[in-house]
Amino acid sequence: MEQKNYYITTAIAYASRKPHTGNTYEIVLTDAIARFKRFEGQNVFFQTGTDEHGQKIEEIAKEQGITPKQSVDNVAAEIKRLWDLMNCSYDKFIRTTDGYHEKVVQKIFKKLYDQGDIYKSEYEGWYCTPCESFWTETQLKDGCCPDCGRPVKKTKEEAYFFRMSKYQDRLMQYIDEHPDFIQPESRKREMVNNFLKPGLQDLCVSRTSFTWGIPVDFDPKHVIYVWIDALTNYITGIGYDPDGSSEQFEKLWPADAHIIGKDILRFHTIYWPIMLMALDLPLPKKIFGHPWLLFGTDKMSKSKGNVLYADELVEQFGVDGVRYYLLKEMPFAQDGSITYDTLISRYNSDLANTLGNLVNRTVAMSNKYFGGAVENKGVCEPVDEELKTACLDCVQEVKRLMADFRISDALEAILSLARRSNKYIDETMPWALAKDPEKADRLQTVLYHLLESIRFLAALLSSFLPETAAKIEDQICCHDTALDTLSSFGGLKAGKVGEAKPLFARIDEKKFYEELEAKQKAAEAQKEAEAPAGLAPISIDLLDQVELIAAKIKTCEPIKKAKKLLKLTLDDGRGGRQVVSGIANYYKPEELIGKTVVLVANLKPAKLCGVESCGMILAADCSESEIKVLFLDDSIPAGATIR
RNA sequence: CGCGGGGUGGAGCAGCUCGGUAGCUCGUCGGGCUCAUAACCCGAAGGUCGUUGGUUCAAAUCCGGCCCCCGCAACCA
Repeated sequence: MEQKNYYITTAIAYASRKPHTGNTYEIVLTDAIARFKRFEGQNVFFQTGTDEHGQKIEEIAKEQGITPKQSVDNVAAEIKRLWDLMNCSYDKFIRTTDGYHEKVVQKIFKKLYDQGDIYKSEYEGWYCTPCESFWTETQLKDGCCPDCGRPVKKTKEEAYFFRMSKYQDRLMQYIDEHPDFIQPESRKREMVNNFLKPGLQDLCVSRTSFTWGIPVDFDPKHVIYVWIDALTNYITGIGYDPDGSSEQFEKLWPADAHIIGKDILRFHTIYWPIMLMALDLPLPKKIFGHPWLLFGTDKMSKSKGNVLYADELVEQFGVDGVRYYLLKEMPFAQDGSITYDTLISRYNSDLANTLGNLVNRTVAMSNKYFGGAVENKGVCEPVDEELKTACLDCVQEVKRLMADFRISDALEAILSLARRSNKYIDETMPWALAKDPEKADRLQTVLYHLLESIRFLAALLSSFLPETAAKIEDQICCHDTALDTLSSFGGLKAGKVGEAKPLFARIDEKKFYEELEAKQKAAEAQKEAEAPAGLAPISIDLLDQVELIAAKIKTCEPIKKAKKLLKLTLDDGRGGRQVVSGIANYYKPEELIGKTVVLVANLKPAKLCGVESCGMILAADCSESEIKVLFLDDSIPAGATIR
């Protein structure tokens, strides 16, 4: 029988810094799917990698005083290290700075240009110098940069464009005819309604404003912008070439699934398919936009710390502890969050208590009663049937759920089997059987059934918690855990089980937090030692350049469209002025009227959300979520100089 | 009216497409057991399914209004 190919990818991570949590979740999620497909007997090719070009990386390298290539080498190594730490079974790690990738990208660009899908034009727009961004007429706000509110100037930049609109109808039709193309379903509507229906604009696919990228070989002052550079990794990585692709490419393309974050769904469901259409290649079968994992919630107190990193967590919970949390606790189509509390709770109750303890007590009993040698004596009772059915049903259930990438539900199904097995121990009471020598065969049968159900558990868990699955297999001395050995109950061959070793040590919550606090204090202390608090000393002349005066708040009102801003009019003792302040979350307008405050009087005016602000009132950052305005004694007259 | 997501027992979620006993995990309380990692098993308490109208024999589920929360965007002069 010919093996079915299954090509799956993550998005490539931007190599500007240590990967954030979303990427870690993504790779683990994809790894679980890839492993499961292999488990089902498919010939899986799993690709991940890094996106290493762009202006931002150029800037970061400059700051660090190294070349962009050195910078991305560092970050790519760090990313790879983290992926390996998470035990991810990727087959290929592509970097967009790889020579073959760069070469093929150039060929693709040329091909699209030659066939008229890419054309050279001018990007006529409004340029904001500080932001280094172009804006179209309609994007401007009150004639100013929508990003920073500063004035813009009309500029022309030569650029290459991709004719998106040409393929728009074909894409619409494709999406209609392939309901599984964009997943989850809700995201499909978002894409179609927000981007496709209003009509696509041609996409700017080159830049001249930076140089760290793949040059357009027939027009070297242009660099190929992220779209064609990054998205094509999915085909260059497996050997696509406009002049003749590799055998591997013919075998693997179209990809079965691109697993990506919900934030880049637009690029993958619109730009990427259109590029493929232009290249006359079939489209990927599924684009899966996973939700975000939010590290920390507002419930997490500052003392417990609010930012968590994956590799740090591995130190505390082990690779499978972290993998389990990521896979189990993430809702299907909704952002999930993580806290130490939930992490500890899941770890203790699911991994240590339910699963770990089941294996431990079963293996311990096998050793205790039969010196580890347990075989099926065939002395069955009606309760046994339920356990058998539970095992066989669980396999089908997990297969069914995994077909839809319902990872969390699949793990829940597996945990349910572990709970059912624990229940079986209570139902059969092996310790009672052990007291009656005549029931030795029954006892042995019971333990055999338990070991067999544990074999099922190990097999089913192997895609999600590979390390743990291997440990379990070692303990029950059975490495016969392929999917097809799970078609019937009783496949476990007689043997001698190993020593009972706890799989997961329970975590003492109180102790955990004490250690955590100590660790954080140490880290803070170190940070302070390295970089003393505060800014470098300045001379008094600098202070003279800041004009501080007392001012009375005359009126105060919220600014529509802005959540954090209040518009204040002040009596500054010299005719009054208007100031915008980002304190709407901390003060009600009426609380402020009549108060005397400190005003920075000679600050350059600026526009915030389109509202003019002349100066700034002083406030103290009391904590991350609390700001207090400095109020003065009301007997101080408006306009009084402060020094 | 910027875009999007969500409000289900103390916590986190499922159920909503295709209306008809509100389900799961954790937590709490009570009981059981002792093989095991103070674990495991059983039972119980606890929910006006955000609010308000409507459709219907029947609404968590369909339709309308409203309130609240969270992302993005904007933005902390």
